[in-house]
Amino acid sequence: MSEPNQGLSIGQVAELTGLSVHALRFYEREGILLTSVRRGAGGRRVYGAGDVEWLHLCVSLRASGMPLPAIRQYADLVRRGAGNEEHLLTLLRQQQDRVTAQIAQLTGTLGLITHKISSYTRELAQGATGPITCTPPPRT
Amino acid sequence: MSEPNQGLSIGQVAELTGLSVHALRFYEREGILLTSVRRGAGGRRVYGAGDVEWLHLCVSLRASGMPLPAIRQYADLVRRGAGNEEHLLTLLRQQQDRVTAQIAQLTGTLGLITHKISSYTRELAQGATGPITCTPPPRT
DNA sequence: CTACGAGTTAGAGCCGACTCTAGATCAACC
DNA sequence: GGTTGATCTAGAGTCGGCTCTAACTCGTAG
Repeated sequence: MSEPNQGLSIGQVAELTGLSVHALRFYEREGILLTSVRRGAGGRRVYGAGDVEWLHLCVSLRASGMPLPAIRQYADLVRRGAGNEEHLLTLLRQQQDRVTAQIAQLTGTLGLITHKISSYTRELAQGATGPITCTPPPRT
Repeated sequence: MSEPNQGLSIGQVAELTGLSVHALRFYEREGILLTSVRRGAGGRRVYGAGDVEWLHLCVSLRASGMPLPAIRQYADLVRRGAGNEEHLLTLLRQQQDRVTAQIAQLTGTLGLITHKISSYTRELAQGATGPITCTPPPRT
C-alpha cells in the first residue's frame, strides 16, 4: 500500500478513469496516449498524473461521440508539439460544432419525451378510457 | 408517380426518415414497428403516415442513445394498448433521466473543448514560444 | 515455499446496429 | 417483349469498441 504519489498502476488508473484495464491497454495500442507509458518492476505500466488527466479528457471526448481515430489524430498533433495549433484548433472547433448539434438534438428529443410523459400522465389522471392516445408532439 | 397520399413505398419512407431501406426492413424484423406493415402489389411494403410518425420518434430515441431492445419494449407496450400507462411512464421517465444526464455531460465536455480552444487561440495570438501549454481545465 | 492477486502478451471473441449480397419478382416504359 | 429500376427474402459480412482467454511473470503474505 505504498503511495509515492507519482506512479499509478493500471488498476488504479482504471478505477480513476472508469475505463477497464483491458480498455487502457487497448487505448495504448491504439496510440491514444500522448507518451508511451513508463514501465516499472517486471515490465508493469506506471502511469503519471498527466496520463490520468489526458485519459479523463479522452473519456469525455469519447462520451461526446468522438471516435477513437479522431482522438488518436488529436493526440498525434499534441504529441508533435508546437506548430500544429491551427490544425488542433480546426479539430477542436469541429468537435465543438458536433457537440453543440448533439445538445440541440438531445434537447429536442427531451422535449418530445417530456411531452409524451405529460400526455400519459394526463391520460392516467383522467382515467384512461379510449385506445392509446397517440398525441402528436408539438414540434419535431 | 401516383400519390394517393396514403401509402408510401419503402424508398419514400427511407427518404423521409433518413433510415436506409435495409434499416427499415431490419427494424421491422426486430419488432420496432407498431403494426406489421401492409403489403401492396407483389408483396411490397406500404407504409402509412402513422408508421412514418412512429419511425421519426424511433429515430429520435435512437439518436438519444436508446438501444433497439428498449425501443422494442416501448413499442410492445404501446401495441398492447391501455393498461400499461404506468409501465410506459416508467420507461419514458428513465429515458428522460438518461437524456438529461447526457445533456449535462455534453455541456461539460463542450465547456472543456471551448476552454481548450480559447487557450490555443490565445497561444497563437501571442506567438507561441514555449512547448504546448497544456492548460488545465477550470473544472471537470 | 507456495499460494495469491495483480500484472504481462498476443490474439480471439462478442455485441449492437446496421449494411450488403444474391437471386428472384414485379410494374412500367419503349 | 425486353430493359430498367425498385422491391422482395434469407442470410452473410462489417465496423467500432471493447472484452475475454490463455499462458506466463512478479512481489508479497502466510
